[in-house]
Amino acid sequence: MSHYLLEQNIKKNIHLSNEDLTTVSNYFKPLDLKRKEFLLTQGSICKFEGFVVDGCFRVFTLDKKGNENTLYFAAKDWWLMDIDSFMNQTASNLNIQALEDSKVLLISRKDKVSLYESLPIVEKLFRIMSQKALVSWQRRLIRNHSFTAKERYFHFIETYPDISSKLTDKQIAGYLGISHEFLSKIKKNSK
Amino acid sequence: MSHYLLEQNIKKNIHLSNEDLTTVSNYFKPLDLKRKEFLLTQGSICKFEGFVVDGCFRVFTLDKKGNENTLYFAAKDWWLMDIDSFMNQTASNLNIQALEDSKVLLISRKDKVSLYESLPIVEKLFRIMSQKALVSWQRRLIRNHSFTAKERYFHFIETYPDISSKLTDKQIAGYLGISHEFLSKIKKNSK
DNA sequence: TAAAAAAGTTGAACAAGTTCAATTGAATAA
DNA sequence: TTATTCAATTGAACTTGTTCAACTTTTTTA
Repeated sequence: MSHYLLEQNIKKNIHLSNEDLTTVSNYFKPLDLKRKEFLLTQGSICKFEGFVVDGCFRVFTLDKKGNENTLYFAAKDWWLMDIDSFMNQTASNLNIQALEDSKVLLISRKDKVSLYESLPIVEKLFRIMSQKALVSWQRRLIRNHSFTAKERYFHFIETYPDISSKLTDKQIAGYLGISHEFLSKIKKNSK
Repeated sequence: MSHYLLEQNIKKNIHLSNEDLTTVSNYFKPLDLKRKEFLLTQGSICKFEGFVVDGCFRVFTLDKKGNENTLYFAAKDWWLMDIDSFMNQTASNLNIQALEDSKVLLISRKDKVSLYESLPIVEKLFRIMSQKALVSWQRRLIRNHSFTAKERYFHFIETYPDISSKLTDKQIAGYLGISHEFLSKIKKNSK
């Protein structure tokens, strides 16, 4: 059952009784996406928070120059949303696209609000999750400033071998913030 | 009284009764720092979370090449800590230095844990604060990838005129992730 | 207030990364 | 299965940003 993975993920962050765990888990509804389908597109408002049960997603924005700037990838056991649009209920700048046939569990914004109210320990859960995410974003910024593109590339493929093996070089380049031509040159002169 | 600003800041995030607000606020202890003094240095463990009541701080890391990489600045009404070291109780990679004579309110890690336990709504407070911070970090990454150094510079000084006017160009360059010589050239050819 | 230290400027040479265009290779859809 | 589309590679010319060194200006400290 797809909720099992979600429950295990939650347990990594916080201790919950089985009853509470089931309550939380039941708020999440499964959704299947085909390869290349979008869970969210730029301009719309993000009304869900998601957890990836299977497959892989790319969260990216298209800037003025037409570059696809990838904020992050989310594979199995990762969370997924546009937190900016979700919190502020403003038009999203992000696209969330399935890179392969995928399955997610979604909780709607409304349901999340009721969940916070009915089960206050969920506040703690998302407080901890958000703080962990914050740590990753800060680390990534430091890497972006202090590593060269080549160092960032190898850090990425070594840290996330499972995810990076599913990605094209173009997608990886979009995550690293470099052109795919330059990534190709990095790979060439590293052999 | 210096706790007033903290209480106002908390109220921006969440509604609390005056009683609860006072309870939270009382956990925070004032500390004065002279210009150039450090609140945290690389290698030590961050045991506090801080709120700036007056003055200004720079949160930076010294990388292998000897570059001072600035994660963020925190002026009056901003929060301050190494969340990575604080959460994981591992050696910090960050230095937190006062840029001018400053006053902070600090809550110790121990006190924060008891506060979470005695007043569960504090979970919600920090959940919201963390999520807002997350939004800022994501936006900053997108800017770093899609803006040139020149665009990032003007975005910074226009968005944070109060903070940037207190900073040297060297410090701003460290925040933007560029050399201070290049920042000088950007300013020259923008006149 | 003088001396010292730090910040800012400038130029020249260099390195990192982009852009464009052409070509090849791989995956996908009809 | 073939045509088509998309990904990857390469080179050349270019732009962005770095490094180093010398110098000026401002700020700090004794």
